[in-house]
Amino acid sequence: MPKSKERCQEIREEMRNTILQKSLLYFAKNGFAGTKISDLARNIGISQGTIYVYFESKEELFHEILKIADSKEMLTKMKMLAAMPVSAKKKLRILSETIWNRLAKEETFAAMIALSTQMLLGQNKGYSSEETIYQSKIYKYTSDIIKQGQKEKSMAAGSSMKLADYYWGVVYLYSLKRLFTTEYEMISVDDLERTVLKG
Amino acid sequence: MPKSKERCQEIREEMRNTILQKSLLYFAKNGFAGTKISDLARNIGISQGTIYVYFESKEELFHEILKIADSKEMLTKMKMLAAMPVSAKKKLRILSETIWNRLAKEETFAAMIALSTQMLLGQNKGYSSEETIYQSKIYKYTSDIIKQGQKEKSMAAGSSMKLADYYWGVVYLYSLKRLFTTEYEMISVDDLERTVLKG
Amino acid sequence: MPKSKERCQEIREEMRNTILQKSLLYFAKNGFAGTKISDLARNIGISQGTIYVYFESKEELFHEILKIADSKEMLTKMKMLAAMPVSAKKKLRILSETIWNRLAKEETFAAMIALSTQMLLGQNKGYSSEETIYQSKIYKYTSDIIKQGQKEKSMAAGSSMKLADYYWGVVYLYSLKRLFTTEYEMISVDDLERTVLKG
Amino acid sequence: MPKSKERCQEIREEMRNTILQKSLLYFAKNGFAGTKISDLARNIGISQGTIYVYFESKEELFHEILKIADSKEMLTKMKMLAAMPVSAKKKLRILSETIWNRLAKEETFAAMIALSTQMLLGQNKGYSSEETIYQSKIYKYTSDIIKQGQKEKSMAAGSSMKLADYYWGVVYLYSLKRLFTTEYEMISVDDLERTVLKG
DNA sequence: AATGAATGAGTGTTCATTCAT
DNA sequence: TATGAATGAACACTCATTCAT
Repeated sequence: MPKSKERCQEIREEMRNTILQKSLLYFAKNGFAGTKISDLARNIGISQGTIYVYFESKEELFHEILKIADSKEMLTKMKMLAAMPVSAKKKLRILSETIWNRLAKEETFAAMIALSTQMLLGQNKGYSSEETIYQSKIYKYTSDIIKQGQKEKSMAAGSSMKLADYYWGVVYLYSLKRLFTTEYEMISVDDLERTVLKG
Repeated sequence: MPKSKERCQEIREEMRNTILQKSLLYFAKNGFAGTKISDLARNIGISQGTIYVYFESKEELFHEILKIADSKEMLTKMKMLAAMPVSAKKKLRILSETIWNRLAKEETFAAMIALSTQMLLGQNKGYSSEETIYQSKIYKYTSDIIKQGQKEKSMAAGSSMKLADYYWGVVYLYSLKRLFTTEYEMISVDDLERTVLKG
Repeated sequence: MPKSKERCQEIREEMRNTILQKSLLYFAKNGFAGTKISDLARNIGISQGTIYVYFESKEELFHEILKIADSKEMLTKMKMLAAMPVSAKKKLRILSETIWNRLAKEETFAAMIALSTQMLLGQNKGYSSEETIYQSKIYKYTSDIIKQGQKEKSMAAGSSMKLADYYWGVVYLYSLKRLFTTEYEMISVDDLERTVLKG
Repeated sequence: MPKSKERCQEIREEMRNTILQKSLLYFAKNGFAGTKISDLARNIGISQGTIYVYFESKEELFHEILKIADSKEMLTKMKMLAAMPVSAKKKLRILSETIWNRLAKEETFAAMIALSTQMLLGQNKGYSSEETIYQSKIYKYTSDIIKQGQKEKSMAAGSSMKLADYYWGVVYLYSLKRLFTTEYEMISVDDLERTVLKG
């Protein structure tokens, strides 16, 4: 007798997510070219074949991971944050604390930041993504907050887009630290905010 | 032909340097795993075989590149700078301007920063380098300057090593920008200094 | 439930036959190497696992199919036909009409001819069959009929075995047409007989 | 110093042809699915990698082989033959003798016939060839000769296209014999002609 | 008995490296 | 010395087979 259809679906969904989560970390740490399917499978604790049950190719797997990394969730939060009726300084504090908390708790978050920033930069080439849209929209909302801050005289002068880019660059930096170094004196929220705040 | 021998040596040296320079950029942009000897050779404009005339293996070539990237020259300058009888703020300005100028002018410098920071982080794995010593010494001298600055009340409080790391992280960030994006609104010296300066 | 056991057996037998019939066609069309168990299962409308409930391996399944293809039934008919007290021309007509009728009606017959001829030839290698005995015995009886025909001056001169081989070759040819082309102007009994009949 | 450009080109051309010739035979004997690149390479006497120096993939190699098999050369000859101012019977004799001679001498010719007929039939699926054009044009010219023969009362009645198809079917049959059986009583030109000639 | 997810040996393909020229 | 064709070990991917349900 066949397994129940629902249970099957469930199992598939679970395995697919396991592969995605673990691969996200693995790709973030090793890059696309540096990731061997054999190593990845061993790392996940499954056989190579299983990966191909769920994904067409290494490239498709990577692509699906990027979709997760470039999460709409973050974008939605940013949109709401930018629209809140509070001071830019307050917004920046909320954003920075959120990031700081997630970076501290979730390695996965660090991996997402690392991967999507690398894609935005153009590292990890050869994989026609053209889809790092959310990330750059996030920059846009950050730039909006900075503009508000500049009007309120709380933030550093200069191109708000450049400053937003700078801010997220620092986030990227600490994501790398989180991923690659075992013991690390964690950046403080103050350090992060100093990138854009006026002295 | 008494002259030919020297001339020969000279030509060898030239070719070796060409390969090193071009490879530095290529590896910095594509990573170790992402760099194929065939692509690299085409990029340099020579045949694959020629690379093996000058270097034993892809790994040795990479190793030689790291030696350049982790240059003693920078270290010496830093040592001198740290020992100069001027204020920490002044030292920071000199350092930042030097970096800023080189980043603007030399793509090679950006590649050097990118590669050695990646090695320090632990990206580009699998290559028993254990030799990114100079780089971390540079961090040490930077940290010394920051300590001085903290005494002089010009620099942000907190672990001076963490701040040094932060400062160079931002330099790394802009090296990546320099390498990967064609048109980029360059970081200003002020932005760079803000990482460690008190408001 | 005294009846269920027999019924069970019956159902098993039915499924086994379904698999055999469908696989016969599939293997005949795609060859052994060209047949994937996954495709075959989808084609039959069952799961891959089910095939392994009834057959030990792809190879065993193929073997069982060959047993069907190399049917004793045809052999028995040929034996009787060869021994009948009529003219060779008449025998040839009976044989040709039988073949013609079955080819027109049963795709399965075409598949059987195709597979056993391929095995006889040596296509579909790698399968230690050594059992295409019936088929070659059929050739023998055909050759006997041709010999009789040569005595009766109704059939073409030359090696009777070669002519028998030729005759069945043409049958093979039209089996292929039957299997692979959708609309086909069917060979006539006359065409088929012309291979061995005197002008 | 580099190899001379011309010599290089020459070597490449030679190797490419060797691979094509040997692969033609190998694919004809084993089919597309039944051919492993590893076996093929061993059979040719080169490494697997070398095949990929000359061809993008197994599929492309197969495609190139089909181009050879579906040779324009044969087509041209057929066109000329069909247009000759002689009797259809004479034309058929010339054609049959040419085929008979080539089949006897060149295994390669047998392989070409075998492969292109299989492609025309639809065996060796999955390889979107859509290019067995020449072959079917050859059938057309043969059918023209048969039509002429029917007018001259030398050839069997019925659809000339069907008879042409039949004629080439027999050629295919003997190509298979040539490829797969070591000792074979070769078909005679008479046997071949009997497919279409009136008694 | 039937299923289909999981497996790993086997196959196709790539790429660092060698070597005859 | 420089070349690029040839190599084979390593990698991506497939598919016959197994097994828990």
